[in-house]
Amino acid sequence: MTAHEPTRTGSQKTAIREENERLILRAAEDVFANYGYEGATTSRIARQAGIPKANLHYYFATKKDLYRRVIDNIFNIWLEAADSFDACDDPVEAITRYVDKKMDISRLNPKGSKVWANEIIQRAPIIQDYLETTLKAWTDSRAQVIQKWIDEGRISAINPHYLLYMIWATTQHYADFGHQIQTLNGNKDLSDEQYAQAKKDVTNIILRGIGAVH
Amino acid sequence: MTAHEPTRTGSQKTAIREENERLILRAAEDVFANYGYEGATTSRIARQAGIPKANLHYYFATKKDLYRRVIDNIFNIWLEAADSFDACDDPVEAITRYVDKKMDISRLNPKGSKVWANEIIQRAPIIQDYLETTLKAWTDSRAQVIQKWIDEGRISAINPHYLLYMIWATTQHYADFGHQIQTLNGNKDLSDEQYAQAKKDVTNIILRGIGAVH
DNA sequence: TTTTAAATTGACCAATTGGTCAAGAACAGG
DNA sequence: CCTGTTCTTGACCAATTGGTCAATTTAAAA
Repeated sequence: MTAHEPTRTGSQKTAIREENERLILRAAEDVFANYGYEGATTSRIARQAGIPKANLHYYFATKKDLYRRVIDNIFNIWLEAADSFDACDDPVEAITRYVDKKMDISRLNPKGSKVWANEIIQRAPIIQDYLETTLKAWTDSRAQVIQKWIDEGRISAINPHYLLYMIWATTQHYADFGHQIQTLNGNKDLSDEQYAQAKKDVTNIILRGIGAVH
Repeated sequence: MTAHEPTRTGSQKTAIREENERLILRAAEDVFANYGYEGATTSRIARQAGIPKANLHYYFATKKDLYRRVIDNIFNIWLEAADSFDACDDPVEAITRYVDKKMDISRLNPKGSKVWANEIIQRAPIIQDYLETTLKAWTDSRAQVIQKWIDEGRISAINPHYLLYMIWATTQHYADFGHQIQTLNGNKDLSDEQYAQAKKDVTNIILRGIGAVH
C-alpha cells in the first residue's frame, strides 16, 4: 500500500486520483521503455505526465512501486492474450489465434513489452516472483496441451517449451526490436500491409514447421 | 581516439595496456548486460575488473567509449557467424549452419547479446550508424540470397526479411531471455542435451516452415 | 458555513554519479 | 646509471538523483 493512500475504508479512489494515476502510469511506461529502469528518472516521468515531481511521489511512494505497476500491466495483457490458447482444442486455430494476438500486442503496446524485456535481461530483479509462480504455472500447463497434440499425432514431436519460446521470441521481437526493424525498413515503420504479411509469414512458418499444416 | 592514448607513432600497444583493456572490457560487458547502460557505474566496472576507477578512466576516457567498444565486440562476433550464410549455396545447409552458430553464440556470449538488445530497445542512441550502414547492407544482401532460393523454388514464398527476423529473434532469445528460460526450467540452466535439443527443434521448425525440407 | 480530508508544490537534502587532477611509482631505452 | 614515458591512485568536484516536508490550496462532507 502506498504511504499516502487515503485511509478511508474500502478502496474506492477519487476521480482525481484515478485520472492522475493513469497519466503517471502512461508516462512511466514510456520513460521506462526508452531509458531502462535506472535511466528513467522520476522527474522525467513527472514532466512527461505534466505534474511536479513531488506530486508524482504523492501517488506513488517510490520509483520501484511505479515500475512494478507498469510491469503488472503488460503481464496481465499477455495473460489475457494467452486465453486464446485455451479457447479451442485445434492446434492450428489455437496457435494462429495466439500468434495473431501477440503480434497485435507488439504493435499496439510495444512499450510494455520493452519494459518486460529489459527486466528479464537484467535477470528480473523486481519481478522474479512472477516468473516462478504465475508464468511457470501457465507455461507448464500449456506445454501439456501441446504435448497432447503431439501424442495425438496432430503435430510433430518437438519440445513444447521450445515451441513456446519460439512464439514468444518471434512475436515480441516486433516490439522489442521494432527500432531495428524500422531502420532496416528504410527508416519507416512497417505499414499495415507489411505487418499483416509478417504476421502471416510467422504463422505459416510455425504451423508448417511443426507439421500442423502441409 | 582516447584522450590518454599514448602518442607514439604507430598504434602498438604496451602489454600492460593490452591486458588491462581486456580486463576492463570483460568486466564492462558483464556490468552493462546486468544493469543496462545507465544502471552500470564506472566504479562498479572498475571494481569488477580489480582496478581503481581512476585507472579505468585512464584507459577509457568516458563510459560511452567503453560501451561502444563492448557493442563493437558482439557486433563483430555476429558478423563472423553470418559468414556461414555465404559459405554455401544450399538453403538447408546455410540456414542450419547459421542457426547453429547463432545458438552457440547465445550460449557462449549471452552478455554481449544482452547489451545489444538493451541498446536496440532504447532505440539505439549510441550505435544507430551501425544499423543504417553495416547491418542494413548485410541484411539486404542476404535477403537477396533468400529471394533467389524462393525464385528457384527451393523454399516457399515468404518475405526474406521476416525470415531473418525470426531467426534472429529465436536464437537471441536464448541469450536475452536466458534467465526466464532458466526459471521455467526449474531454476536450472539448460543442460547440454537440452540445448542441443532446442537447437534441433528450432532448426527443424524453420526449415520445414519454409518448405526447405519435408 | 464550518470542518475535515485530499491534492498540490517549491524548496530542500543526503547520497551517488561520471569524470578530473596532481603527485608519485614502475618501466623502457640509451 | 639517467631520462622520458606509461601507468597508478587517493582525493576531489560539480551535477544529478530519489525522496521528504511543511505550507498551502482545492474539494468534499456535515
